Amino acid sequence: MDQLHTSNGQTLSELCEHLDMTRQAVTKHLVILEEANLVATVWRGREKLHYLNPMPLHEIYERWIGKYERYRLRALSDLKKGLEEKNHER
Amino acid sequence: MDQLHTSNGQTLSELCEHLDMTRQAVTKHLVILEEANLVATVWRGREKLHYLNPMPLHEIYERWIGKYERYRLRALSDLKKGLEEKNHER
DNA sequence: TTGACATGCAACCATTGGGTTGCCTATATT
DNA sequence: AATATAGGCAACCCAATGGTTGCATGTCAA
Repeated sequence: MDQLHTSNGQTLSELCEHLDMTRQAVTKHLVILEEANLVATVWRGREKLHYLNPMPLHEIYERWIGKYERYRLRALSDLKKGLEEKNHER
Repeated sequence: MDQLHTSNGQTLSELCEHLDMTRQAVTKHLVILEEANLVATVWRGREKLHYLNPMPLHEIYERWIGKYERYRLRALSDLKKGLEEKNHER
């Protein structure tokens, strides 16, 4: 993903040049990313172009970050409230 | 994490009650989460209380979401620009 | 002080993950 | 038509993951 992020629409062998694994290993990654809908592909002749699919990251965000991020903010405001109460006690 | 999210500060055995694995399995998860600084623990007598540490999720966000989220927004604005240009050609 | 409870530690096991090699097919190039 | 290039498919390998069981230790309660 990082590799595609620096230059989108790369071909399989192009990607391989910058990655320290076999072509097949890279293929495996790409297959998974395709299945996860994070990468879309287009055939151009014998070449397969790979594009980052920018949309579905939002779901990941919602599942893993948003929920806890909201919690984080709540924790902060709780802390603030706590400090304020302590303050008022004096 | 989800379990702690519903009720923070639970003890190991409390967590086990809601999770379908051995106590040791749960322990392993917790050890990893502690090492990753996602969970903080406090000993109270023979009990070990577990608290979600809300802070470091931001790093995960930056690494995995923020970067691509910005990309996502750029992709959208590129699309918009492309449409506008097509429009002007007419 | 003895027994029950909460947790830790270590060895073990099966499955998965991430990689490799070898061979095959389809498209370009000459 | 022959060869080189881009990619796919399948079998295999090893280490890491995610669980288990068994036993040891520390703390509370009677």
